[in-house]
Amino acid sequence: MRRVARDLGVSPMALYWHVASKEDLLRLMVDAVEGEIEIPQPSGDWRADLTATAHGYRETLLRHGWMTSLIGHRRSLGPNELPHIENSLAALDHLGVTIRQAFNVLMAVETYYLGFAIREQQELAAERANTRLRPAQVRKAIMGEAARLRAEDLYPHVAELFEEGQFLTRDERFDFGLARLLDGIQADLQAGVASKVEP
Amino acid sequence: MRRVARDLGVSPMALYWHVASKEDLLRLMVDAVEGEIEIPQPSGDWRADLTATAHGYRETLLRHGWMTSLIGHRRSLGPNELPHIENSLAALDHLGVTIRQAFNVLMAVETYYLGFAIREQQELAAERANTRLRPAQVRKAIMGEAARLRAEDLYPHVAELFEEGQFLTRDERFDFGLARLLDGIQADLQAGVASKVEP
DNA sequence: ACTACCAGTCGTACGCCGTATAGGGATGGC
DNA sequence: GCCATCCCTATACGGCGTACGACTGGTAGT
Repeated sequence: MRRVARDLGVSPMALYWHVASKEDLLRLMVDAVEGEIEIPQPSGDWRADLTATAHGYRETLLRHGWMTSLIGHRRSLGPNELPHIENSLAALDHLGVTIRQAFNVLMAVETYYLGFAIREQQELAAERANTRLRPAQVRKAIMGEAARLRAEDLYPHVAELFEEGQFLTRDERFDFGLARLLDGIQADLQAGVASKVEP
Repeated sequence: MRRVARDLGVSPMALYWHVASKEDLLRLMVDAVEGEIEIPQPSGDWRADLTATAHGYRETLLRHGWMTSLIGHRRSLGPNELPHIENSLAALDHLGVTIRQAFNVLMAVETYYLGFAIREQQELAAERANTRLRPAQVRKAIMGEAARLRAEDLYPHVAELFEEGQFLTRDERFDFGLARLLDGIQADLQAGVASKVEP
């Protein structure tokens, strides 16, 4: 509060004319960011639409790293969230799917990209903490840890993982999990439609 | 800090003998909870194993609601996380899968249940805030909101969703999304194995 | 011209918080 | 008897969110 006021060149108490409390301000901030998320118009390709929404969500939370620390308790459900839900539901329309099914799908996908945004933020924080170490040093530290595990006969799979040097980038990981989830959803929807068409 | 000290019947500064700072204490708390999570031994059925791990994770984070507000910035990566990773990787062993593939799968699944735990906490917080309202009143308020949307010709899918009264329980939603994700992963693994076997 | 009112701001003060610093007491080894 | 080690306490500092009350400028009504 005091810092915000200072940045605005105003006394701390001036804020309380516009905002009921710090908590209130934080809620408004969360809602504002929610409003920033780009939501594509339904294109007829639900996979593409949900994927685009997921990317938009991730990108926005990446741009405002502080969001992930607030989103844990503060749920906006403000007016900025409705269009988001609306368009995701609309993307699933024309698929022979009930609104309940569409909702379940939407929830599952939201869950995924929310989780990813948070993991990502954790990773970025960890990387920032290691900012002084050069990549080669990090690699060396990990190999050392792997060797220790090997020596103590602990967690062989983790050791193998540490020794493996090549990983997907975060972007690729995001798309991999999302694609698998959408694959599973697609198969489920098709099975549902099929069972409705065939007697 | 002061409250912890009081609960321990000790002066606030006594804590600083055992702990470097509040931040340090929080990290230790996160790690301790991570250690509480039940991790099943690999049974040969990787789906069952990952599902059980997911349930254990969700349950533990549900038991310690404060976790979701800390997990946003504080990543433990302490010793209590390694067995968790180890067993999940081990569950995916014997599937003709490289360690990298197993890691990608693990990450996707973790992402899902982390996201779910956080969404769940948001929902519980919202419900707690509405604790004085009886379920029938909540239902009525939602229907009123739906009517308003209808009247203003806004968000028809959301309105339809509000009017729909029957939803999956949280447990069912958790399992639905998780099952879809595992379906997609399974199909991907099988395709990978098939393409390796056939020339 | 005078008043009433309102939006918006400010200064002061209270009670929290985390923690830096310095200083005990107990215990056990020499 | 002396010292080191462990564990704890008292005090104090600077920062926080915000309750309270007073101030200012502008607009509207009479």
